[in-house]
Amino acid sequence: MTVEQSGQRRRQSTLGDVAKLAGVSIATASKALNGRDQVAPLTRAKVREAADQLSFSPNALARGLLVGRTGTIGLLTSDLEGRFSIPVLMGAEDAAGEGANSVFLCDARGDAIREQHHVRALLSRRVDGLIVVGSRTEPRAPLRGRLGVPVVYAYAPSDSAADMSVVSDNVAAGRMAIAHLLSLGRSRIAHISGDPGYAAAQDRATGAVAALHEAGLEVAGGRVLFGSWRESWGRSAVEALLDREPDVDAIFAGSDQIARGVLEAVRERGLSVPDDIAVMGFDNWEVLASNARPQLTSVDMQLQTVGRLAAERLFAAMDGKHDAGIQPVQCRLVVRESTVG
Amino acid sequence: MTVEQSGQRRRQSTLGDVAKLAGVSIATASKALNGRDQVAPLTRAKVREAADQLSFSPNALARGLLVGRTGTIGLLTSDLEGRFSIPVLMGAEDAAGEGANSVFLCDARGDAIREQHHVRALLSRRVDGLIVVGSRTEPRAPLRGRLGVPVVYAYAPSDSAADMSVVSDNVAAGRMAIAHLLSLGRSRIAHISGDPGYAAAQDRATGAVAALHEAGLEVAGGRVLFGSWRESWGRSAVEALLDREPDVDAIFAGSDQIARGVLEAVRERGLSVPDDIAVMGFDNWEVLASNARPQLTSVDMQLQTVGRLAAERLFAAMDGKHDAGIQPVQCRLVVRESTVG
DNA sequence: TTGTACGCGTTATCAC
DNA sequence: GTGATAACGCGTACAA
Repeated sequence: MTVEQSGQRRRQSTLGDVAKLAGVSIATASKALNGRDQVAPLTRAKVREAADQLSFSPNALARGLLVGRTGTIGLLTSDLEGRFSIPVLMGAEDAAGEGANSVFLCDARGDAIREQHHVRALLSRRVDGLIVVGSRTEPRAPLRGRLGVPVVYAYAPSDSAADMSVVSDNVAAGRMAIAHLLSLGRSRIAHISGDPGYAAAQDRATGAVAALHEAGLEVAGGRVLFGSWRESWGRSAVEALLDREPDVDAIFAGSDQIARGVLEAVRERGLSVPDDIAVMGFDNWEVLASNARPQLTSVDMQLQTVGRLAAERLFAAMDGKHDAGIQPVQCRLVVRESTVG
Repeated sequence: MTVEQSGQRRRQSTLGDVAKLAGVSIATASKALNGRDQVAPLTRAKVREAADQLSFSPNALARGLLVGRTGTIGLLTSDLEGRFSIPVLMGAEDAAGEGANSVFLCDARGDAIREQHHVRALLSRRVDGLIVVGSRTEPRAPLRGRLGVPVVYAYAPSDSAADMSVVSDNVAAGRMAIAHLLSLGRSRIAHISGDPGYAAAQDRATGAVAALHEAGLEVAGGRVLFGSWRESWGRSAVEALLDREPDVDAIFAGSDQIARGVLEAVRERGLSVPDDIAVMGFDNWEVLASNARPQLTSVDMQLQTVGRLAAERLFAAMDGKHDAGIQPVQCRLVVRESTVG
């Protein structure tokens, strides 16, 4: 069924239409709707009524062209599954929501060509600023070229000290995880993490090892066990670990996926979690953590906060307060059954 | 360190700047850059050079104001974790990428107020069209008010027959799953699904039961086992099922999460997957399906295709070809180890 | 208190 | 082949 668009395509009503209907000039209509105080209460009321009778919505293009601000910021992500981007987007929208700003997300899928394309598209639409979200936490090269608008890097920092970045503090998070396990009286603590080529894996390990050293302890098993981010690595790592070090009483996994593998292998060995071995993960990915048996204690990267702070810094920069440097965000411990019985 | 924005804030260069640098008029510069053929090759070259020397990017606001099209479509989602939205966004970007169109995503988080807010924001920025992505597959009420631009509903259809919708065909997917299991010689097939209040659960079950009937079979266990979408439901459902019907040789789970629970319970009972019982899931959620042991056969909802088709219909509608009705998208079977040893 | 006139940056239509 | 000029819809000095 092909239908001609009749009313649909009808031209949006303009300020001119409103003015005509209200019987005033365009200028007066503008003042009335924008809350300028040089307009009589009665006129204002008439204009307002005319406006919503026509369901008038001001043309942001025209306004942007005139005042040089569009009230729009772009969020450029590289995420393939939205696990990072959506929380960051939500945080940014929270920060923007107060005012008349909107946040629009584009996905570059980790492809430099696509990224350039989207940057151009966003800039030509005159966004007031850009938030760039990485897919990994490694520092990244800043956007190339004279952009003309401020940029904040989120999740993954820019490798230029002149840029603004907001990132989760993975080192502190590693410390926090160990501190939690120590506070439960555990002392033979292993750390099974993911691909050692990831800064996230290295950072969390650095924090964990430091916290252990400060408590006068070594990592159980003699070293951090790096591997991959998959569940299967969690399983095989635990098996090898417990063969060599059967008295381990806690395992800090570098991700919830790994932790799921760890839980399974520990259970299959006939050991109890958390009684024999406390297990914790990282990411606080609900679908993995709260469906685990037992439910998984994890570390939340507070990505919504990352997004909110990134947007706030961006707005500040748009007002001329460019404040360079990397801003760390504290992660949050989410305690569930796998560490406290 | 607070730095004054010096060069950053510098005004974007305009067509006027380019024209001046190239020593031609604004009109000529415009024609040269837009590939009009009423311009001498030499002049065109000069203008082009001037343009990228100034890294000129045409102001889409001004163009949009004039020609009444912004080359921008809005993707309004309600997703809290991006699992649906990001694939749909990617598909829509694929469709848009050919031309000069861009897709921007906003997240309403399933909140009607936020949705209205975002619709207004998008319309005031004069998007050429809207794609609305639901968080559940139930038909939803269409966007209210005279929008003035075409809308396509994706994943969840509009409940108005006059609207355009693109959705995954869950009924056919249910049939497809059963057909797969039948083709492997299984005949005592159970279906464990999620919350019966979800259309997705009902639709998949409808397809599954129909396919079984056509093969002269009944659902093992006598009825579809509805519960929740959690892993724990998969586990407990299997335990109850196998107590009553120990000869079940295949289980079709309504989601990958449920399937994970099923796999675990089956294994703990000492049965082998797929030798004793073939298991399959739904969603093809990589992190769950390919990390499972054994890797999980699943059904992919082809969300990227849904996004692409939605965008294509939207572009057609923008050209005046409004084609109402619900367009189903075939799901795809992804075979892994849990059904074929 | 209200209205007139200009300009934001672009494209399209006409003269030249 | 090239260049003035008129729109698009809005906000704001400035004049009335």
